[in-house]
Amino acid sequence: MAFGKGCHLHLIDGSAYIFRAYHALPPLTRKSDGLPVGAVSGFCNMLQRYVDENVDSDVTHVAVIFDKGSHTFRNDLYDQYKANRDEMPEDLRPQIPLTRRATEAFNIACKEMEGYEADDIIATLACQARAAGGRVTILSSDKDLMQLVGDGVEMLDPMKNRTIDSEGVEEKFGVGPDRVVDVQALAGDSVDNVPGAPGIGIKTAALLINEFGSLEELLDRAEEIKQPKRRQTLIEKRDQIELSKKLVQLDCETPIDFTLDDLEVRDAEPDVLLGFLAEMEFRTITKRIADKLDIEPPVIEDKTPEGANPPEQEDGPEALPFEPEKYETVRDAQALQAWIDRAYERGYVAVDTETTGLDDMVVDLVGICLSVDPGKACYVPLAHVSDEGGDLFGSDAKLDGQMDMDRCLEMLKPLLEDDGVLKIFQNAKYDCKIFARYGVTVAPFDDTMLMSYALNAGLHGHGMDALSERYLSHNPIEIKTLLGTGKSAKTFDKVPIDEATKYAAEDADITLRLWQVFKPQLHRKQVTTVYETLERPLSPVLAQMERNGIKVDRNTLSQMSNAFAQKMAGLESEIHELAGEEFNVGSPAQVGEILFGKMGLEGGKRGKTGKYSTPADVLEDLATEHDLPARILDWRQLSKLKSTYTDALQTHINAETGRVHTSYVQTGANTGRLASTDPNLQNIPVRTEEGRRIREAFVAEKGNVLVSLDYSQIELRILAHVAEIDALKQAFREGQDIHAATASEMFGVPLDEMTPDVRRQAKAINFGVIYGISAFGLARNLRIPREEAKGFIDRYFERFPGIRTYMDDTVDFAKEHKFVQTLFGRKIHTPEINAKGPGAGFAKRAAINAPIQGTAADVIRRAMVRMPDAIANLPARMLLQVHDELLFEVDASAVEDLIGAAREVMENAADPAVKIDVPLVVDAGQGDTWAEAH
DNA sequence: GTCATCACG
DNA sequence: GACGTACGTGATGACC
Repeated sequence: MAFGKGCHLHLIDGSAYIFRAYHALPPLTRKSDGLPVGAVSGFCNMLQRYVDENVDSDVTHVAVIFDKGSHTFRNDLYDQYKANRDEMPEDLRPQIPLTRRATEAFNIACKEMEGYEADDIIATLACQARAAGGRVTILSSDKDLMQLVGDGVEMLDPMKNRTIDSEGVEEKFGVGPDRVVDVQALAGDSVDNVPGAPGIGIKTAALLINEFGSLEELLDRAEEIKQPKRRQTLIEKRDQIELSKKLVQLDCETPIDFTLDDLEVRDAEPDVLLGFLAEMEFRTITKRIADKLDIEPPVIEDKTPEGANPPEQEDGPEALPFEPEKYETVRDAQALQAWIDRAYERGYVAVDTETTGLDDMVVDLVGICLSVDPGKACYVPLAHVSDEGGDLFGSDAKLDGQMDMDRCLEMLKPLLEDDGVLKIFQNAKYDCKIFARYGVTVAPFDDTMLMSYALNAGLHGHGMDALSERYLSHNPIEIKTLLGTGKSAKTFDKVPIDEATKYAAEDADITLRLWQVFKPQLHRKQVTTVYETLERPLSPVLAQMERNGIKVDRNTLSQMSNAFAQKMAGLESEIHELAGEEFNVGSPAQVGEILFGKMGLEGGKRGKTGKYSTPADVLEDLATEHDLPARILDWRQLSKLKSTYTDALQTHINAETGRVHTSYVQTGANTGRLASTDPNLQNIPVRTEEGRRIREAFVAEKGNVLVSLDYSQIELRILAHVAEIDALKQAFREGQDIHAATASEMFGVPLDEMTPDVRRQAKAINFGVIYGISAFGLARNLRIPREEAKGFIDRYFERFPGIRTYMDDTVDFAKEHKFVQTLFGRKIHTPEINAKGPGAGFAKRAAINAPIQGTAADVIRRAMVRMPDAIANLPARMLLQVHDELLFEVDASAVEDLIGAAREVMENAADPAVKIDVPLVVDAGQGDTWAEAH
């Protein structure tokens, strides 16, 4: 068929595929001779997936396009073009020709041309296809190709499975596809080393192009630009900008020696394809394709040479396809026994529970999934009911074909509690809490979510969907396709059993496969200790704390709510009176309009949405002169306390326990801190007198006392240690007031003459240092001129020279390794550390802060892991953690014993792994309420 | 769903 | 040399 109207051409960016395959996979080698084939393996999987997904599509023509040669016409124009690219990795180079052969084996047209980039060939083909009246889809996410979009040409980001049309381009560049090159010419590109106009990024470039219509127009009329700096740049750098445009402009007239007709879609020749895959020794994918074609797979001999170390994996686990129809529904004891036997045989089993909701303190168990071998998994439905509403008798009746729940748990309990069988979960805390409520104490276990966190904190999220996509190249079935969304959403027990099996069993399958990916990496990346001492053992401790919950007095809260409501009503009328009109005080936009628009007060700044910004510090400044902003601040405080605390907390009181059970997210903060949700009990007010009263609603059970123990200045102590600041260390050893000591050292004021104000300034600087200080930040915090703040910082660095060294060293380390580490070996990745522009400052400060905040987080984690044993003999329970504080509930008779035991654990938590050169000091408090204990 | 705001360490 | 900045979180109401 000749290419023309009605045809649809797919152009695949082959080089991008290769790099993605290379980086996504561990370094696999061919078993018989050690040839590196990881990227080839991933590449074949991607092609296979592409073929599978497009079998029934309207695509008539397809080609994979590659780069060839390193010297192109762009290098003749500009010798620095792409000059900053890293050398190709040694183990990738030999795989390049193999990817060409792989493409041919799949019988897909494979095109490249010496001296031309793949992008130019793609541009040429796209132009030709468009001219012939056909449709074109470019499978790539490369922004350099976006100039081709429009008029029948679109892009498809294969990673995100997202189509990029003209609108998508405009979103990215702020201009339509026809002006993309103009924007690129101005903004330049640090990846390709295109110079562009210095100091102008995509945002500014789009602004200019939109104003002047085109790059040429802009350069001709550069004199009209208002900003002097910009004008000068555009006039002086005209040559460089014009050169940049030539570099980014794709060549639509590449002299190709083939025609569109040569790219017609062809079926693969089974012999050729399987022959190639067998030669590469890709067992899994060979078998899969053979199965699909219903022919006998070629035999791949195990040719491991004598004495050679067998590679960890000969083929990525992602090579095995996901086939939901193959998952088994277990409906009786005999079938379940077979799975249990298999788990004992293997010594491990991936487990997942399905429940009626998300709150593990409330929901009911609906089913259980198991997987022992990748690709194989089962679902044991236990409590599915009919989804038919209105049926007087049938609606709540358990569906047929399900095991009795007690019988099932009775069979599984020995397995789940067996020391010799490792249970593998994604987020074990959730499933273990469910099992605990049904009388099963799961142990031992591994948790893929925690493994991912130990390996990759800072790089990406650790939810199953994200991990599956990233490490298994598989998008799991979304739960909402089963449950629906919003008001019409149903619970999992209403999902038909056969549908539930496909979804639920897949989760166990994914969990097992992720475990196989992560397990060997823990050692390789040297985070086994972090995982085994700071992550895995903490999970059951948190589970117990969550189950304990804390007693919250509903009456106290509801009375406070009423009082707040009254005060707010009064303030509201007062505010409307002062403003001279009624408006929504809760709307920052309307508040801004009133204050800065109507009343014309000074200092109104507009945010990125164009509305006036009205944060508290701005209103506080205005409040010195005017009543209205002061009243608004009062109203806001009450509104916050009422909606977030006194109202919301009541809804979180568990009907069965009468207590509030937060949920800790162990992987929530990149630094190693915990996060608390539903409700967040780590941000209960304490700084203002009115807010602190909320803590009076947190009470001890009758006959008990709440005890709070918190680390004193732990982050500053850690800073003193890691940065080796002798003066600070000494002050801590002598038990001095550290902020006063800092002030004394900096300003030369003797301690006995210290004023509160000088101490306050020193305190702000101490905190600033932990946060990666900047003159701007300190100036804003202390409300002093930036010059003065800079003076403070300079003096601080002068007096404590170790700080500067620590900061510089930390940033250098981050730049080199793309991560920083805590004293206990936790890694926090800093992928943005080499970014340019404003992002650079953020990344730097985060890198400086992370080891300090993270080490403190590690210390309290170690204490928490040891705490259950240390207080096992006391009538006490650990309830909450608030970053540097642990809250306990203890029988009134054992308060002092508890304080002694818990303080001992906390103060020595770093031992014996790390010797911290400064004492860790723990303060204790007690009382009937959290307000008194803290 | 995103933004602005504000609660905590 | 300009630009925008204190670090880490979660919940809420307004608004689209």
